[in-house]
Amino acid sequence: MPSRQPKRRDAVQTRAALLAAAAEAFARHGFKETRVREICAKAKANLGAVSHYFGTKEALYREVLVMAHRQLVDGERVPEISPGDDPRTALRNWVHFALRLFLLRGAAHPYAGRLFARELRDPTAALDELVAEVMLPVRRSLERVIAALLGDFDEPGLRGQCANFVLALCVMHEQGQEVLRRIGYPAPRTETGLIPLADAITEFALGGMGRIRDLGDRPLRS
Amino acid sequence: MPSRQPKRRDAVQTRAALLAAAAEAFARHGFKETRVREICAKAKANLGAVSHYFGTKEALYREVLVMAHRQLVDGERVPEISPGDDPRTALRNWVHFALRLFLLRGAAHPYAGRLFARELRDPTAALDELVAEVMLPVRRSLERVIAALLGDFDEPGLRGQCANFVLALCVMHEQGQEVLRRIGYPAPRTETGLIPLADAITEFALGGMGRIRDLGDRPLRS
DNA sequence: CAGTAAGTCATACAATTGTATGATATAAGG
DNA sequence: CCTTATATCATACAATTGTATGACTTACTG
Repeated sequence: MPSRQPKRRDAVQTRAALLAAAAEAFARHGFKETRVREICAKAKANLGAVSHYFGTKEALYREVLVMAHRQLVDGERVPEISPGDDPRTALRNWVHFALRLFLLRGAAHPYAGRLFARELRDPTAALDELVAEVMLPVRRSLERVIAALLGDFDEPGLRGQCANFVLALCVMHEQGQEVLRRIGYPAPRTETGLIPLADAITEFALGGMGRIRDLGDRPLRS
Repeated sequence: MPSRQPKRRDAVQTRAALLAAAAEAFARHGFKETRVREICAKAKANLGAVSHYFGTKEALYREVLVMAHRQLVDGERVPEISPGDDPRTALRNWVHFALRLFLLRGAAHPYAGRLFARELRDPTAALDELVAEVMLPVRRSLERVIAALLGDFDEPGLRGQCANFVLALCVMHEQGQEVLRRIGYPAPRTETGLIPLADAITEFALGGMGRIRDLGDRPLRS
């Protein structure tokens, strides 16, 4: 027999429901604009539940980010490039990974990408930790791909700038969704709809880095 | 003699002070996070002033956007390409214009770019009008440059997608400022600091569009 | 100089929202 | 069965914030 019968509704269950409801709400509206009352209602919990289980709204938010991070790291493998791989394919994989993270609700991490994107555009106190724990590692994997693409012209400053550019191309389709939709470029919401966009971004970025490489030692910053 | 002596402090002066203070505050914190009390304090006006002069906070916000729009259109010329111009130079001009708008405080329009960028990342009810009045015209001028660059391969869908990409490269340096600063890429804040970034973006974009053009009829979307 | 229109001010008010608390119900242990 | 721990609940409270108002002051007008 189980060592302990659950009560009418167990604490762990309520906690989990609160975390899930909070993740969705925070991803949708951001930290400030999310109401504790909304979270509790969605979780079918009492208003005092957040106080009881997490202390404050901010502590709950931090737990949500931790949960999202965990779901992401053991739910999906950040694409890595191995010696001998075609760097162009590796770039395509990375772009596809980033777009899927930002635009789709992965089964293992339904709101991780949206949460991180929101933190990126509207930072809270949790940003610093998030940068170190999540964003930098993912970025490093992109930088390794770029280093391979730049070849002999690889150099930390240039590599980082190219990484910024590639990231910009990916993240804009999350950040600018509302505007893009209004001018006729709705963000894809399905796995197959993602592919042409990922391909286009990849080719654009390949061309961009190719040109920067071709410009070679002719210094970019005059 | 003037038809009317100003009172202790004239109404138009108070109105203007409110508008200026509101523009700065809205650009810094966004609509929701800006407090009417903060605006009035900065403008050295009474708390009731917003009610009195504009009715509601939202009406004040709309007036701020209108003012920013006006300041922008008759304070700065959106770069246009003329037949015979080098499209690469035209692209560089456009990128430089966009970066200056987003990152610098123009004398004629101190907060226009920041306000529009904020509306872009965090839309309010005013977004639709703003898209039609400001964003679309500026975007059209970029599209004309891109059309020239794509040459025979120009086609509305492709042109629009390339415009999105170029815009992404420019706008990310406003949207992602906090994160970029933390990872060692602080946004330039001076006219001269802007130039290398504008050049890099331009070359990257030229390479990207060049490759897309070279891929030619080989369809991008498989 | 009296009267009037208007700008400014202190203040109030209702709504929203995060947080806290005391009571009640439920289940486990002896 | 009785005690104890705890999950849940209704409710309260203080702080914040947008909006509104009535009184006071100032300056123009006849």
